[in-house]
Amino acid sequence: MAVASRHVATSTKVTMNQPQPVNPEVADAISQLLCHRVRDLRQQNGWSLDQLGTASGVSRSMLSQIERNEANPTLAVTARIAQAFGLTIGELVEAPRKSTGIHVIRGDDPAHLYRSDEDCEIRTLSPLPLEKDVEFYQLKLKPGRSLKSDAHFQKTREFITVEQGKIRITSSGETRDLAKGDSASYRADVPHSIENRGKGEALTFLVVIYE
Amino acid sequence: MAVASRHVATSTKVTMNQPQPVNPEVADAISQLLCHRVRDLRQQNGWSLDQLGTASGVSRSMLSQIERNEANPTLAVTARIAQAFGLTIGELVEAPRKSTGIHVIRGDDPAHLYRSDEDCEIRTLSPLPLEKDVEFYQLKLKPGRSLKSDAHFQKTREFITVEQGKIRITSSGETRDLAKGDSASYRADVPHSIENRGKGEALTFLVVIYE
DNA sequence: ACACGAAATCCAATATCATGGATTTCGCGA
DNA sequence: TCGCGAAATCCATGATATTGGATTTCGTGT
Repeated sequence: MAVASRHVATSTKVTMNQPQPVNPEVADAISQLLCHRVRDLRQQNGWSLDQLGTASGVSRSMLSQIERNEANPTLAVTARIAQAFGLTIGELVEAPRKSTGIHVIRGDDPAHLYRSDEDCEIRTLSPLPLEKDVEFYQLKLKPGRSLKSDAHFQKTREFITVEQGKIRITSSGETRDLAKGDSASYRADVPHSIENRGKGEALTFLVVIYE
Repeated sequence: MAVASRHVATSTKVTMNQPQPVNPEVADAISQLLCHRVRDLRQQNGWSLDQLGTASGVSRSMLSQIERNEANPTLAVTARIAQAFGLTIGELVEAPRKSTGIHVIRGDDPAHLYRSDEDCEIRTLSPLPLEKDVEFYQLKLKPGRSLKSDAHFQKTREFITVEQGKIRITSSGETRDLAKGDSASYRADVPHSIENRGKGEALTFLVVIYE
């Protein structure tokens, strides 16, 4: 289960025959972000360069150079700095996503009715456009119908909970039956499906997690 | 809204007065992982060192050294390699989390009844222990009651959907009312609350996302 | 077995990272 | 304003990253 844009985008990334030239500005942007990030984190914690240096095993001079964007650290140095802040390298070097206020989606908003056909009705419960790392859906399956999905990007997971009816989850050739109140988590980076095994409509809430 | 273990753990990371010495084995582990990762990805894509080198702007020699764990690349070089594979640095250098099979949580499993008191009932819908980046809950609020939460780790977000009743969301001093079928997303790295504004019990499903 | 082209590794040179000690700057109290 | 200690930056040096061309290895076809 995923929205088309995510699926298409990831297929493009993985299956191309030829590698595509990288955008040289990205590495520059990362350096620019890192210098501010290290300085901000250090100041938020109230640490001097000396303290951070002692903890991370990176010289004060190097830390100073990084904060002034005067040096490009190796991965090992970056890892030690990240660790001293209790972060992973990804958490240290990647741009934080901004979130502003409360974003409301009304139950009758037609823009969030992603799909409505003889099999099922899917409503998106998280904000559009769906280009984030976590997606939230309401899925209603008609009796005897199912929703089948191909494998998605590596490490994609799903959480599902059943609010009404009975369903069967299949993932990695494994199958489980769920009733009202039951939940499940499973891999979605392999073919998987959700099937209505009850007599009436099944109502579920589905969380798709891309890593 | 968060489970105590996550809250405590993140507070420890951010608010300590003194930085703690890093574990030197982490940087070694990253190098060890990176060399296999670059080789695997390159071979999966069917690219030669020359092709990857042309795309990434990193020399064949350097790529070869990285794959043999004979060099420790700078962040800029790492960024260019990651980008050529269509990944972020984090995605390239961090160990993928393994997910095995379908993990089922039954609706009547007492281990997942996180809280049940005069205010509300909370059930965890994602697997225990709750040390992952995304958590899923069912939250039932009694009439006139609310659930108040302190700010959590930076960049924490929440998605919520209302299956029954009326609620009011407050985050960043902002307030929104939701009815059945409505959803919302908002920051949880600031004080926030969920309040039942209807006459009967409110039933919601809540996704907590830690970045 | 040999020939050939592609792919990977070696090699030497240059550039840059990373360091520890020296020097300068900063912030605060008297 | 001055003095002082802490914090940040400068400096020279050694180590390592990074490169492009040369050489070796590999895989395949005849």
